Amino acid sequence: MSKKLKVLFMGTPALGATVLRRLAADYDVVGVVTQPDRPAGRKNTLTPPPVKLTAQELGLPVMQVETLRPATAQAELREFATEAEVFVVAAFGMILPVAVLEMPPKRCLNVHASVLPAYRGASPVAQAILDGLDETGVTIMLIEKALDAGPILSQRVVPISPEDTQASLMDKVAQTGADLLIDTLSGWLTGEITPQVQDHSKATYTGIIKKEAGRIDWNESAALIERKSRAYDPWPGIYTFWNDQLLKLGHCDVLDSVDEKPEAAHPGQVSINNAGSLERLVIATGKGWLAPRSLQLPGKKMLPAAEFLRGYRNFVGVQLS
RNA sequence: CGCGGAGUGGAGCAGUGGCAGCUCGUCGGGCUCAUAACCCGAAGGUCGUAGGUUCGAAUCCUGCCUCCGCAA
Repeated sequence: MSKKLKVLFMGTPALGATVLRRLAADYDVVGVVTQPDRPAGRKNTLTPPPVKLTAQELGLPVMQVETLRPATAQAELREFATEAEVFVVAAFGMILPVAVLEMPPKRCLNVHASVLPAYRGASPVAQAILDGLDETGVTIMLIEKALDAGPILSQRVVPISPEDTQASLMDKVAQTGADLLIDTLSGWLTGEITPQVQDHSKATYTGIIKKEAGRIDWNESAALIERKSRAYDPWPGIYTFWNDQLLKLGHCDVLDSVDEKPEAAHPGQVSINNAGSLERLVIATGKGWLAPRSLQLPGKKMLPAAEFLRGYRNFVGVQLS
């Protein structure tokens, strides 16, 4: 390969960083656009997004923007991306104005973490886990004005294991997406790949996850709460309240057969299950029993259920809300 | 200076000025067809760290280290 294609990359979180790393190995990344450093962490220290860190590690020029809407920002981008023939976008976190979409001769490609047209939007990976799917995937497509609605260049399926969390699945999707991007890019540039228009009638959408989504409703089924525990890991996590105190739950198991009669407990009531000779902390739900593997109170560490019980022996029998 | 919690035997917690405790685990013994159950006994802690106050500090004050919740 005598002449490498010049690419501009746009992205922000870990998924973007993975794709960028892979992209930079095979192509000439002339620049990286990402969001500004944000106050984060315990002391609100200014923290660079993962993509920026990766770009710096690779020695690539970085441009950080809050928004691309103003003409000044677009002018700056045009300057920054002057040599780029194609833009690759992966989890950038903002919608690109049409003026930006028209900049690169070979258009803007997007790496999206679902098999489009299903799960357009901000949280496809979490939603796939929430819905209990056994597989999801990744799509490379052209960006058009409408959200995640551009013509598809290629897709690849990613299996979901029963233990997958948002974090672990995101990682798999990122790896697959990065590989697929590389496999797709050359075909797109040579014209071997013809974009396929999406069947918009089958589109479904996912929204931005809010903190409140992690609040446990004990009237829901244990199966759904368990899926939430994985879909919302690492953020926002699932939580409930014990005496007005925030109580986080770690990964959970669903117990179908429990000694104790379900009618003996209200949803949200804590109990101990001795079935199977192993003592197990269980919580009643609207349907079935939820057995958290670990729990955490504010200021404390996440503790395995057994250790949690040692310290808080009055926990059994309480009503969570 | 964004707000706040916590560091106590191997684990988790209680103890807020006067003998360092609880549950679990560990070790030894007993009971038992048997056991992660039960009974008896034992070991194991300079109370994160450096100073200060006090007749006396795990406990009050100050600095530092580490861990964590909220917010973002």
